[in-house]
Amino acid sequence: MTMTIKEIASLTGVSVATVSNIINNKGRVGEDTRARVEKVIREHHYRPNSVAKNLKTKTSRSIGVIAEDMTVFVMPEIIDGITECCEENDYQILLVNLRLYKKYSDTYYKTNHHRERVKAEIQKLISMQVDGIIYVAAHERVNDVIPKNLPIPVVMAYSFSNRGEVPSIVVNDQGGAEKITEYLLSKKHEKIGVIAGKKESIHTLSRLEGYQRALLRHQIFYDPDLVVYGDWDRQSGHDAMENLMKKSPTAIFAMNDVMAGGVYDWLKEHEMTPGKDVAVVGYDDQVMSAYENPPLTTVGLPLRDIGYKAGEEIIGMLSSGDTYKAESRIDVDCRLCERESVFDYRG
Amino acid sequence: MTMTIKEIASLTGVSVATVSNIINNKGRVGEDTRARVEKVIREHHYRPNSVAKNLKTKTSRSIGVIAEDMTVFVMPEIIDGITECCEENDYQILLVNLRLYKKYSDTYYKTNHHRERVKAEIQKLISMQVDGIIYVAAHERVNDVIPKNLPIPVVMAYSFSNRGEVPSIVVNDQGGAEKITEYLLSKKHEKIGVIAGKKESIHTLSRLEGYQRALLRHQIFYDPDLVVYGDWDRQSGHDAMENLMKKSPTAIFAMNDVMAGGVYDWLKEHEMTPGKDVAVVGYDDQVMSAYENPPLTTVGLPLRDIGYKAGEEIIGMLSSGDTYKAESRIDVDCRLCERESVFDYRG
DNA sequence: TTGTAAGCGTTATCAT
DNA sequence: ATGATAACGCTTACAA
Repeated sequence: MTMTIKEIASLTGVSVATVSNIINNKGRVGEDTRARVEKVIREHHYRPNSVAKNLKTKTSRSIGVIAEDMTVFVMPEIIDGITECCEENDYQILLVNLRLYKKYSDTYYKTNHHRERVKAEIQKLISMQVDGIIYVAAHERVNDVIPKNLPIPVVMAYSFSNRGEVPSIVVNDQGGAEKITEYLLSKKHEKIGVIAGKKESIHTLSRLEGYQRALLRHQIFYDPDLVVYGDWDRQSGHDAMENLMKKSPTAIFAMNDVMAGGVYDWLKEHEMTPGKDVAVVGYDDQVMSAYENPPLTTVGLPLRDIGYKAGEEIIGMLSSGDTYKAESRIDVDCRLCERESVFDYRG
Repeated sequence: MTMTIKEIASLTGVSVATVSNIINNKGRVGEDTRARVEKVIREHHYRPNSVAKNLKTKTSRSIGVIAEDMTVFVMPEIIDGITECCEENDYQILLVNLRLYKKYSDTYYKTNHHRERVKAEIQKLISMQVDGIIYVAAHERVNDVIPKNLPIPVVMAYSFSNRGEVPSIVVNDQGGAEKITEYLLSKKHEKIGVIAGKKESIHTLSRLEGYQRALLRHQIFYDPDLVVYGDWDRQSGHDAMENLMKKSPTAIFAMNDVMAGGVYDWLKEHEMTPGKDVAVVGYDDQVMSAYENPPLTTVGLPLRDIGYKAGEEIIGMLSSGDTYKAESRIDVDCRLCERESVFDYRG
């Protein structure tokens, strides 16, 4: 069907070794033969069979990407980042889509069934000779699905691995919250109500810390009554406002865009306009936040950067072998998405 | 590092041929030896090296997926569908993300640069021994990037290939428009204004046809003044209303959800409430449509089905070789997403 | 500078 | 029922 190196060799009257050397610019080759061989290669559109090459070299320049669920909003950007990095370094991607949300609803990470599945997929990838694996989680959490003692490096994106040899690439959530609080502060808002996420969430915790740090830096007293907990839903954002507004904050920091939408709802119901009577900011930079009225100022998750960094990390581990000292955890900074839901407060 | 078939063979005192036979249930093998060998395989967690296997069998049970841009909203679902089908049939996926939007803005498909790129990527995939290729476009159009005379089958998802040997899996756009118009008709709306997309768009054309067919079936006169062209933007949906409302339609069919958002805007500006004073429906089922107020009734693109069908098609071509007669074009039906923006009209 | 040949881990053919 | 052995297409000592 397609050509082999042997055919090229006989076509040009040289040995396969020479052809191989020419293809990979190795060894000493005469200018004339090189030219002759390259010409034939070009004319016949010859491409080395990489399967044979991989078998011989025991490397595939490919990395396995295991995505917990393709359809969760964080995935495309993360994978885009991974592919960008891999493209730059000439690595291929073998994609595995676990489809966890579809299969086990959203409690999958509590079941054991899926651990077995991950283990099996990793084995399969290893048998395909991938050089390394990136596991991409659908949401941040402590994630211990990666089996121990794997013969190839693994990095975890968007979750915390609980082991040092598996580096974690995660969002600098505290930094993000600090950044947006700083922003509010810079607009002279000092009484900032916060609608937090679920109490047990890792995000809620770090974002709260970030909020507090910003206040601290500006020597503003932290008032616990100014924070109300929601459950990430729009409705809960709406409902939280009832209590929150009793303290008459001039700005609201909702810990995700969806709840910020609920804040908009409440405000409009009460004849107030967001970004004018009360400043409101969200978190995540979900698509709809740009379509809200007014467009929501929020903090953008560094999704693509996480993917890119994950790629860098694994390729780093690969290219320098043991000498490469992987960070066990990398926090990637968020960016501020300034839109129109915040005004300058003049007390 | 990891085990080979040879080691298993010597460990059990049989030949590699027998081990291979056992692994693939081929040939005659004694019950006892089989048991013995399988035990050793299990104990040592042996997994055959698939690179070696692929080299030998000249097949990889993997298909290359070339995505024009991972971050376009249609991609995740389409790829999810592909992966689902591939998983069921035990195929692996090699993902290539062209990142076309990122690289060449949104006019990439007019340049030639990207055709070369596609060609190169296809060659690379072929050299990796993929059995087939699915090309996933970021938006529907006539797409002729696939080179001729490829040694493996290709299918095009979400675009029309211009050649018979490359089957196209596309949205049944006409059917979708017909379906939603039928729905409006069933709610007794007969004067249905439409905000079309750009005039030259393939979507605009087919959706208009669907609209007309539904009217025809109900013997309702098609009034060209009832259709105004927008450019898919929210603003254009808003602006179109100015003229459209002069004809006092009881329902508006916007050809995408974004423009339907513009319709909402216009209505609210004029103290009318969508779904109460005027029915409005969109198209695409973008995420935000569920968050509009009231939630927008729209037609859902069969994205995941397109991916799944593309998988089926390529696997069909693969498994039955030449005997498989591929359809050159498959139209996948949309589904109606009934929400709250339509009311029963009582003239 | 170029060629010979071994070997990567499988499968498959043909003996035994 | 099992075993030798030749491929698959490449890279890489080592020899010439």
